[in-house]
Amino acid sequence: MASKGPKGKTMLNPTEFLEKVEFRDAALMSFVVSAVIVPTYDAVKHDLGITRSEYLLLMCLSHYPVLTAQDVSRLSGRPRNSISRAVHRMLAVGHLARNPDPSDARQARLSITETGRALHQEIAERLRLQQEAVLAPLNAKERATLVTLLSKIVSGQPSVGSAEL
Amino acid sequence: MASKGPKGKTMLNPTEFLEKVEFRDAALMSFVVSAVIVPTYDAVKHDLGITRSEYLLLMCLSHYPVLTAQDVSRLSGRPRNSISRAVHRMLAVGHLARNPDPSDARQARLSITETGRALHQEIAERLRLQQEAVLAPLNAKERATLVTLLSKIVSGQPSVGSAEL
DNA sequence: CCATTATTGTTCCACTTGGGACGATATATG
DNA sequence: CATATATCGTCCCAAGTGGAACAATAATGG
Repeated sequence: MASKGPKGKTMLNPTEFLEKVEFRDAALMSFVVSAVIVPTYDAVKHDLGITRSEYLLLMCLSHYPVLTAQDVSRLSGRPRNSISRAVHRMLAVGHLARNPDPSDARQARLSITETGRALHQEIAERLRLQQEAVLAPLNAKERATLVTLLSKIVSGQPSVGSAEL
Repeated sequence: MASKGPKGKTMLNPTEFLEKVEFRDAALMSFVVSAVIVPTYDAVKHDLGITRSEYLLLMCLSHYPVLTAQDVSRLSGRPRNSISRAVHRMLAVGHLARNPDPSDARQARLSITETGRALHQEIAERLRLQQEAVLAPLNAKERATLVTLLSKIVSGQPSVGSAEL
């Protein structure tokens, strides 16, 4: 229920608004995702000077030894020019290496450096910790059930999109 | 597992990438949210010429009879200047009405018009339909469990944020 | 009652974003 | 083999975004 503040003015609460939304289930999920990602990226940007696109690049390269910019674009769902910009910035600060592909002069082989990997691990740990804080209201069994359901949804999608991490 | 394409090149699949992410649970949820929201907003923008900020404004006003721009800002989590812009555009096309607040000359009382409400319902229905399509892999019981778990997470948050709808 | 502080809505502006076009290279097709 | 088509990375530019400052008004407090 909307509670009343001083002067009888209705106090607005974003969380109770969620319950009213026509697509409530997606809205609830969006709230949870935002609670994990938004404050963490704000802090990462402030503390480490790394943007979301740049981190996505580092994250992709941390899980695959060599990728092209196009690969990163497809994995992350970001347009190629955003990836291109991120590559240049991360090259400039030494977080990744770029080598021409001998078998195809159009593309370049990107790989992460040690400093880049360390940075990724720092950021991933922050995201993981914030995730644990947000999901704390669930016990282990509930958490497992949630993941099972989410995996079922994801693997049941006909056309493959990408997450907005 | 990553399958191989022609030339033995590894085919990258965004969904299997999700499983590798350090904050997998949030990543899975983000994927599901994106699958609902992104294609729908793209279609809404294309078909109806309404942006996300503008729709958020209409949605807030559809659930509360009268709000100030500041209220909408707090409910939606968007900055005030974005709301201000959206208000002007929606006023221009007649989707909302603005009246000065007699008890406080700083703020204006916003309310939605009939055409605005109709537009909201059209958009909300699209989002709801897309939500149903994405969540189709779950049966009724699983769906109910998911909502229960999500609600538990949301109501268990200490500080209130807002969703990125 | 006057001075200080807070709030609302707006404007300005620096920055980010992504679509589209481009040159270079690779592949497909006649 | 020659031509057409596709792909990769980059650049340009229009559009969108949010922080900060601002004028007007309200609340607070000496």
